[in-house]
Amino acid sequence: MNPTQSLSLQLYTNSRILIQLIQGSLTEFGLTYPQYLVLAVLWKEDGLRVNEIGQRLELDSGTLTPLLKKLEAMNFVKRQRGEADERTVTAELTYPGKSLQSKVQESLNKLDAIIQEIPDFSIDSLNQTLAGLLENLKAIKNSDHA
Amino acid sequence: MNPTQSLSLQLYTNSRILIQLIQGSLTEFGLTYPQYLVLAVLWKEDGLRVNEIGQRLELDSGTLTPLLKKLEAMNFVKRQRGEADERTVTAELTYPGKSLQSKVQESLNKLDAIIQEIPDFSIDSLNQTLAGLLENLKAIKNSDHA
DNA sequence: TTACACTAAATTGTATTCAATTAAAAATTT
DNA sequence: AAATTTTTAATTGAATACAATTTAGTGTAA
Repeated sequence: MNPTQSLSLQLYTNSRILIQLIQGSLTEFGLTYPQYLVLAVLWKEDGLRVNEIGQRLELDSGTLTPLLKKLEAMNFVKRQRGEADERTVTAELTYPGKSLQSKVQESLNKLDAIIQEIPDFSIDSLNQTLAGLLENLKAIKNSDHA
Repeated sequence: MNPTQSLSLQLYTNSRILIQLIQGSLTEFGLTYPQYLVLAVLWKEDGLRVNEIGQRLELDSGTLTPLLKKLEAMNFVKRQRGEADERTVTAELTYPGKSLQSKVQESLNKLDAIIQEIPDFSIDSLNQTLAGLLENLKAIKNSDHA
């Protein structure tokens, strides 16, 4: 079990358990975690193309297309074919989709307060480390194709 | 976007990208990442019950039962009903399953060498941080049920 | 001992992930 | 302009995750 194997298991398990905790806050809104992530991207920057959402979350159309159709069926998002470039599809928040933000945020802030109480643990420091790691992993992934 | 929201996205994304890199080493053996994880648990301690594998990976029978059946179909594992307690099922490595370890390990060590080259990054330190975080997250998850 | 609770695995149904392929539109090259 | 390449989503198929339920076996208490 080399350090990379340990790291992958730690990331995988921490990710799943934390998402389970977050899911507890999302269920009341009928959202799954990936659905929430897409909404969070749009709350920050609305009207993005499928492509652009994918870049921000490292997800492809195989995941995003059905997910966006689901969000559209739930009336949180409207999908629209690009006028200039008909290959593209943009996702725009509906009014209910926009309204959701403050409610979801309030619920997630309660969980954050609990996580912040973990002793001897700097969540900001960990976030910085992980942001740096991600850039390196993406670089390795792309260089592998050579 | 509070620190916990950032953390979940970082864990989720880093986890997926690192697993994609590892998958590149596993495909030649016909293994998926969760299948490899179960084998890795058994390489360390053979003959565990479904339950016990689940504790080590934080996975339940809904995930493990079909996965173990797949590993059995690939002849890497043999599942056996407990004699004393017929509710239990134990997973034992077959000879091909055991033989796989050194080959998979060799391939994963190559990836580890690349990851180790990332500058200004202590993978061991990160692993320790994540191990500690996981224990805290599990405690929060279990206390939530109160 | 018989009813009741508990435990372990399996099953069911929904929702991702992701590699690989397809289809259509746009950009580029010849 | 016609052919080729590239780009963008969508589709397809296999394999998880996981909550919720079911089934069967075990333990316990009246």
